[in-house]
Amino acid sequence: MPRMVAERTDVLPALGECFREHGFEGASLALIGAATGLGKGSLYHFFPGGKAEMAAAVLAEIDGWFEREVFAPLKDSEPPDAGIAAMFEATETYFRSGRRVCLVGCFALGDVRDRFAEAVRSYFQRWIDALRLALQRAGASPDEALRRAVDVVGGIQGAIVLSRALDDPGVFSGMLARMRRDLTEMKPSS
Amino acid sequence: MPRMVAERTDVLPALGECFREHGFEGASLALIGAATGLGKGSLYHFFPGGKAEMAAAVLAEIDGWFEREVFAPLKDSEPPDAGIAAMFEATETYFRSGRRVCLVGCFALGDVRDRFAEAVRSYFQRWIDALRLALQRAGASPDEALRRAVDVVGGIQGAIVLSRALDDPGVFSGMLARMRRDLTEMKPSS
DNA sequence: GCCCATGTGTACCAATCGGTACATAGTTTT
DNA sequence: AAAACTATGTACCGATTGGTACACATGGGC
Repeated sequence: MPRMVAERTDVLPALGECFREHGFEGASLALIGAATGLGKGSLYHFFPGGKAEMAAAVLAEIDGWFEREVFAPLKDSEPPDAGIAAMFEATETYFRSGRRVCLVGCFALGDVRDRFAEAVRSYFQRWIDALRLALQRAGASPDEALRRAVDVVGGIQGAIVLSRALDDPGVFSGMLARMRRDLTEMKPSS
Repeated sequence: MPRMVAERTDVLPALGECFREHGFEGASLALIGAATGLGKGSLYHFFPGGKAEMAAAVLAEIDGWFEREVFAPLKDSEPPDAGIAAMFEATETYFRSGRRVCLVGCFALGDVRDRFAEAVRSYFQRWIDALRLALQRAGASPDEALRRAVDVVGGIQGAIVLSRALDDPGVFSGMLARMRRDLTEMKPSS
């Protein structure tokens, strides 16, 4: 039996997938152990705070990924349309055309929302802000940029719900493509 | 101690609220008992199939409510805009400006989706179909009506997620108002 | 009065829950 | 090589889980 030495960051992806599939309450330590390949000993060694700390660590990792791959490009890319395009592509890939659930969105719907309220709020607020800034840089007025940013960030969450409900990834991709088109057609029309 | 005789349909609202707040796995029999005021004896008398049957009954009640209050008006109201207006008003009220979660949408995100797949699929499919027909009757082309119906039904789900995440009912109401305006402005523009 | 349907509360069940304690094994450090 | 630290497996804990069994209480029909 080879000894498999792990690090905290190594297990975060499997941990996240487990929470995504089963939710916070549904992800029992047995399921988490099976998903990560780690026993309770290791789990509580890495996360002394138990499930709550595991979930917080996963949220932080997701947050960092989006900050790096989505929010920052939205704020910095020149021209701004490049950042917007990158956002839609990253989103399509990350959520696997709606087959993969948004853990932050799931937490927002459940009663765990209160426990991770700040992380959940910050994630969506910063996404909206980043997109809003990109749209303003692309020529939209401040309040039009805000409205469109809210609609798109919300629309992505709805696309996940709907495509999973209908069991049709095409619904997700279709909705995203339409939102993307609406955003890029913004300049000529407005 | 007065004897309180209940009926199966009487407990469905409280049952639904309990599932909404805690999810399927999170709603323990203890919580369900507290929410309904019923002991296990009564609960298993009304729902011999246990939690699964309770959830199925709640889904059926929700389905019936939407069929009656939303889908049917969408299909029958004359002019069609009246049905669409009724849909937005019923939705705003039912979801309490995003403070109340959509149980069907929640189930779609979790691993319970497979267990109630047909109920979940049918609910959203019929909502989309009803709205699509109303839009066609209002003059939209078949494929434009379908696209808009998908975007609106999905958008409502996203509005719930986002407004709960940001803890701001105004986000829900704002998104719905914008979708409604887009739909009613459809005729003059298109 | 009695009987039987329908509800209801309670005791109980095995299984699982999240979490703790601790001995041990492997790896670094000294 | 000894010591110290990190990682891991296992045994165990009380509490809670969904579910069952059953006694009993209430009601209407006769």
